[in-house]
Amino acid sequence: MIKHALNAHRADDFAGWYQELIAQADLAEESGVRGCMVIKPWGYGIWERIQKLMDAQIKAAGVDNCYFPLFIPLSFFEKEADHVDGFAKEMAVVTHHRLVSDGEGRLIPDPAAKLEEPLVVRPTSETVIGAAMARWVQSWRNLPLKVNQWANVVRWEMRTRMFLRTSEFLWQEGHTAHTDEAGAMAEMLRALEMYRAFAEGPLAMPVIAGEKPENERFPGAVATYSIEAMMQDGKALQAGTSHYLGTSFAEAAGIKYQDKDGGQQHCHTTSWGVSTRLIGGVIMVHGDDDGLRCPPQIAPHQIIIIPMLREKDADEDQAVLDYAKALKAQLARPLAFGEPVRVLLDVGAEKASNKRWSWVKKGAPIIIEIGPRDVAEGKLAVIRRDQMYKDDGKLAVTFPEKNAFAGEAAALLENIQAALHSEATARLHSNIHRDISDLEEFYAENRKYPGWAEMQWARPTGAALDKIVEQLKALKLTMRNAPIDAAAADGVCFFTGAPAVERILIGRAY
RNA sequence: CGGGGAGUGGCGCAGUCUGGUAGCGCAUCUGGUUUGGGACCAGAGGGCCGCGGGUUCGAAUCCUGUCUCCCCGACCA
Repeated sequence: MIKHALNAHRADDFAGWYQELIAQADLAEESGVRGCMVIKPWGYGIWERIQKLMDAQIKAAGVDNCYFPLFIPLSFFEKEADHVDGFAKEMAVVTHHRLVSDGEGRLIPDPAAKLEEPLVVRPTSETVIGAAMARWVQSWRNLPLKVNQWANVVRWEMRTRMFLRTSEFLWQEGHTAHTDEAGAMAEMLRALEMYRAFAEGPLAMPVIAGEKPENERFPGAVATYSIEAMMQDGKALQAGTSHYLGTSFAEAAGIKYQDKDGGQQHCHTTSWGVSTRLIGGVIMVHGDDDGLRCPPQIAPHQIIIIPMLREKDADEDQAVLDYAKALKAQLARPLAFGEPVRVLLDVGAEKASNKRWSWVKKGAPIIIEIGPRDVAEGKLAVIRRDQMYKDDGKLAVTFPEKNAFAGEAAALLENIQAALHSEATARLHSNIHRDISDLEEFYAENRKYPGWAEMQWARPTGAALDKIVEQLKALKLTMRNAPIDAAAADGVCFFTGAPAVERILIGRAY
């Protein structure tokens, strides 16, 4: 019987496990403000890694970073009808610009300082960026125009969960304008592929890229594509989206250009984003009953060195420290994933055993402990976080030679990254079912983690689609996306019996 | 936003029904004994009992309002 670091276990209480992991791994905590969280150093460090790696890819694609205001005039939202419908219900509105005392020791918004036009806290920036694009774009020579911003956004969610759905979250939103549909679609697909590769690479999180059905589209979009990841409870998590917005936002904001023939045309625009929700995905894909297993590429520290200082013999402790420092210098030299290895020498005053378990819970990929005996033998004790236990349930500690280990550490990190990815990939594929003849029966079974169903369908619209959505809802199911690289349809629609045109993934979702 | 549950030292909880000196485990600090895999013994420190109002001689406990969190639902790029 293994004594795990977390009290809640995935198999018994997935939601409780998720929350305990976030607390124990020091990723985030409650803030006292509904739906808003404090992201702590280890959690924010993961986000910074995500930002750094993705920002480089965004720039490489010729997209420039900008910053647009947090406050958006209310009237901007009234211009695009579908967009209004999509976001009106969840917007934070600023109506005053001054506080005054009410005479009883409390502060209230000053009735005399009411804003002429309320400002909304951005839930997304299509409208304000569209207004800027309208100023910036004159001719076809200005196109394509591609900008991105890293920002926070606010959506007044009814039910929140840390990282997965918070009222305020951090994200990246790319916005582009093009002369024609082909250019915009190409950009939308480029962003989708960037997200797919990013999830599979740095996050070691396998995903399925595909198009969202009509009812799941972004408000105002012509087409919405997503990457969907499978959590360890079999639920889907939409981990990134990319939208082709047609010309409706350009029409609403007046983004026009003069074409080669001298005529005025509306631009075709796109938007695409990923958020701190990715961290929730990483937790639910890679976490285990001892905490997070952080993929090395996004781990703020990849290797932790814990010196076993016994505070009895100063010379002995100094020797251990010197040895540990030398090891740190040695480990930081090689490149893993094309970057210097990130090594932390944990010299804090905490007990060594506490340090070890704290790094286990945080999911540091490699944890090294060094004691006097290691110094004498030129060795070290290594715990590989993704494979912590031996078959007998004991910690799988290895004792390699120091110099040999230093030479192999970078490769070991890459190996851990690959192992996490392949473990998750095997789980994803073995839980997508293509032979389901009766959805109700399949999902009504008392199977805890039924996974997803991939069904052929005719892609109906309107009332026919609504009926399917209702039918699925009764089983707590949603359509996730129509995978881009699914096999071609060769049968009839599971729902309507009409000739199928594509395949669609169905599952429970966050 | 509807239904249910909860908020008490850093963490996990008991105490609330039946009002009467705020407790336990872990963690922390000190001393001692240990020392290669989540040490042991002894002692100590730490609490506007979420917040406001009320009832009472007296409130963690009863009443009331409110905030926050969790679960189910509705909603949801």
